Amino acid sequence: MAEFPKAYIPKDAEERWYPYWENHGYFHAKVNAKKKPYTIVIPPPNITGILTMGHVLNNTIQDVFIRWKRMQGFETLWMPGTDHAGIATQNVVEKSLAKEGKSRHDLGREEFLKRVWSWKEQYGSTIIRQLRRLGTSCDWERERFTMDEGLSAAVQEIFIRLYDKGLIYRGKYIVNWCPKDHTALSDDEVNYGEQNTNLWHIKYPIKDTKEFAVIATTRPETMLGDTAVAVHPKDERYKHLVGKMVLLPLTNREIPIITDEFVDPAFGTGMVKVTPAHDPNDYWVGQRHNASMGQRHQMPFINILDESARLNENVPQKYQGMDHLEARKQVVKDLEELGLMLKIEPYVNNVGRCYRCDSVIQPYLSDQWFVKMKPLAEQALKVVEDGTIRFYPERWVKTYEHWMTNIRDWCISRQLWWGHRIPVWYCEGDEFCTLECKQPLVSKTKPEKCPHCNCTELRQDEDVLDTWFSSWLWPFSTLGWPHDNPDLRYFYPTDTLVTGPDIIFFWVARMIMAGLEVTGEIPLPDGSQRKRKEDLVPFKHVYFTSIIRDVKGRKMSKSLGNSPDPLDVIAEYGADALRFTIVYLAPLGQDVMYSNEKCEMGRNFANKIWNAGRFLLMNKEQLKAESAENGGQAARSAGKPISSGTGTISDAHLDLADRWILSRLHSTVDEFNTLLDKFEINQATKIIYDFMWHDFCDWYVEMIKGRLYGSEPTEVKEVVLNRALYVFDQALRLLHPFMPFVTEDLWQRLAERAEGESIMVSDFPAADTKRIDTKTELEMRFVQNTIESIRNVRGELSVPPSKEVSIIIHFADKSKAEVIQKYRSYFQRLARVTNIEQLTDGQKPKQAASAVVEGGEVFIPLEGIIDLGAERERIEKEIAHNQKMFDSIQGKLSNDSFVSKAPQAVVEKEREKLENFRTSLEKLKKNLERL
RNA sequence: GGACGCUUAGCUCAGCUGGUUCAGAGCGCCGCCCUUACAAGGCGGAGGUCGUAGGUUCGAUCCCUACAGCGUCCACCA
Repeated sequence: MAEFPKAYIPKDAEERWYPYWENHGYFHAKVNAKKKPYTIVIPPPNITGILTMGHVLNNTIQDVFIRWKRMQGFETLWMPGTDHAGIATQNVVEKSLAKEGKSRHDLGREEFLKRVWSWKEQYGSTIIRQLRRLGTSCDWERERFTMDEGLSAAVQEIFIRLYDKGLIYRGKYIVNWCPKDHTALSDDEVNYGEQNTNLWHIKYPIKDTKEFAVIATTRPETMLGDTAVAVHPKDERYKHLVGKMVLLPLTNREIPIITDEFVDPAFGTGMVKVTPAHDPNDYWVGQRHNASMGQRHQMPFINILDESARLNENVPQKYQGMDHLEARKQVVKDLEELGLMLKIEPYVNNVGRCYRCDSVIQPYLSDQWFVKMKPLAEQALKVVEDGTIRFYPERWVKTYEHWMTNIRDWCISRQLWWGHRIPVWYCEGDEFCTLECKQPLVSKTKPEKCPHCNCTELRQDEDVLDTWFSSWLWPFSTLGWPHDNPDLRYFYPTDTLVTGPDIIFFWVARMIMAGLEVTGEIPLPDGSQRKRKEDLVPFKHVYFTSIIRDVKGRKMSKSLGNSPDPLDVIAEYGADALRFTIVYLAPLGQDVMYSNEKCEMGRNFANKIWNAGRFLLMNKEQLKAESAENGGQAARSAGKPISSGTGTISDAHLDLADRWILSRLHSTVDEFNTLLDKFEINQATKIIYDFMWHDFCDWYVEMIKGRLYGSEPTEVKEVVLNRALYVFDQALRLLHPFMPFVTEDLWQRLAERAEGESIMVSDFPAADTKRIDTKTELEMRFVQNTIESIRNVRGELSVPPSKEVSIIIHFADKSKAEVIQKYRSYFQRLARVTNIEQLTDGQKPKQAASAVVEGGEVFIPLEGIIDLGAERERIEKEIAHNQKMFDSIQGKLSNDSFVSKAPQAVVEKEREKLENFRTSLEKLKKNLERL
């Protein structure tokens, strides 16, 4: 026999089979009109990323679906790739530049981008290499990158189309501005933290009255940009002031008192200064105000800061050029001198800081590009609500709905260098230009001249697009969109998206919008037009994975350093163990507390399977040798490889154990497929685990040992063994999507395999419901229970395994006694019972331990060894338990309303149970007495 | 502040749309075993009034309400 160590060595299988699969092209998908496609696109990991436990879970789940469907005969495409991750990547490169004492500005844009690209070439596929170690069956030949040529073309294409449709526009927007880096930050790039500061209460004189409007602020200097004072519309205290003008101190401006719902009357004085250019709330107040007021009452947005947060020309001369903190001191001082500072109280507030340089970010009004989301969101909302796209777990639909109905426009420009440059050009004007031409020109390439004024001095927009602006096209841009091609027609839409719920808005929602927006133009494989919603949506099912936490319940993150390196885990436990364990631990929609030791479960399981295979193959060798001695036919049948198709097996010499294991196999297969269809994938791991370990190893294998080691003819043994091999083969296939390596390794050993054969392209088991046999399962259950009862007696009375016993059985139902007699060999092997006698009515065994089982009793004469005290204790325990059940059922049955209102069948069942407990109790009590 | 989720054995968690696989698994623990696949194993055992208080129902771990604790997301902190 080939080398077959006692313990499974994951590394050997992993290094052997991954290249084998890849070299045979099993990961590669091709258009195949005879098969149905099944597609998953990977959520592209950042090129800066390294593999985390989150990735392990996410990609294992995808691989499970992909391998399952592939074996079921689908043409299966798992599209891999990576994301350019604008800011993250730019950061990494900037940091390495900083070590050389340089900034990106020292290099200039072009040179800097060269550096980023070369960084990407060198390190950008780290995570992809790591992913392969997990055993993922991605179609690597198709690997894409969000900034490769095709995807960049797709980005430009959609930008231009949406611009032409009026869905992309340029506008002013409050952004999180880092005054040091001179860039806008997205909300998730801002770190919030508490800071001790003051709350300054300032009095604004109200024109034509003696009153003051008292406002409180944490940033007094921004008052120079105030354009209103706001109160809540229902605030009775200030009703009489609404519409009046306030004299803004330190400036010569008059600003109105207006109303807005957002003001909290309970905070401070209930009056708030409005600085629309320097506060997000105030920005929206200003927007709302201007939208509801006529032209004459438009509120200006006065920007008082420059890019470095210094005060600009829109403030009185004396403050110009000051840093905003310096200006704050000055403003406070000046107000105090004017007697307008009512009070200053200490205050703790949250300030946002740049996640890179930790500078306090400034809300800042700037020119940005936007996508108008409302029109896109409408359809995207509908397809989720009507079930064209289903979420698992479903509850995320609510979150999705909430966001989609309150959606704001998407700011897509980023002040970065690394990313897709915005395909917009501005006319700079030249010495001959007479027009004030500022029209943006949207074009994939630099236009020769401005169509409005004919100037040739054109400058491209400096900004790049948000990283998500390429991600939202991922399900079809990776297939070649906007160019029509057979792959796109065939593999789009994809089937399942597996991702985290944290990016439901950033990514999932936007992919749905983009898919609905553009994929109608892709013909179906037969050339007809794509019209139905289900052909336009980018995926049909979205599986939201669990969040992986550490043992303290903290989210695993790079910054906490609490995420184990999956490669270390793979080295220690094996890829299969990691895959199986993490999926086993992750029920749909629940978080997972993960620690490495938990992988022992997966490792032990892999080892268990390994040894089951080892057992079968050792016997196969043994039988081969045996039949070689005998010569003749037996040799041929034993040497015959078991079927590698769905297979049929001999029904000769079918025993209880055989019928039972086949029944269990088929119901497991049936349940397995149902569970995966419902995305209850951790349930699926549980049933395959139980089948393999408990049904197959603990019972079935133990039960066939009697026949394999017994005196039966070699050919009978061969039939028995071949059947066991068949069941094992089927179980390996079931398990293969979860544990690809150990299952492949064993499957290859089970029979002579031709070059290129693989479990990963073998047929997935199909449930044959005719094999599911409840009668057999009941009979087996009776045998198992009886064996367990005997074991229980032996265990409780500390009868060592080496000690064989005889039993005396007593059954009212003769057929039960017959079953035990018939399968005495099982009792011999599994309960160490040598002799079985029947007790005739009226007889009483002496000095025997006893067990009450379904329909009768089993006595174990233990003269000499029996510890009466222990046995009495054991029976008393049994009695107590039975009595408890008996009482509770009797209570139920003596309740009239239960008997009259509960369904008849339920009542009947309870009565039956009551009788069973009654007879058990009688027997137990009698046996106790006898002692 | 809004939305959602969680609370079951010492630990980590299952339990799919109310009544036999309803009280489960793995780890840990206790006892007996190196029985010729596996000590990464086998057999047996102990451990829980299923967060608290009400309600619906003949019947609640499961459905409803409130509360407590934990957590996630969103908004906000003038």
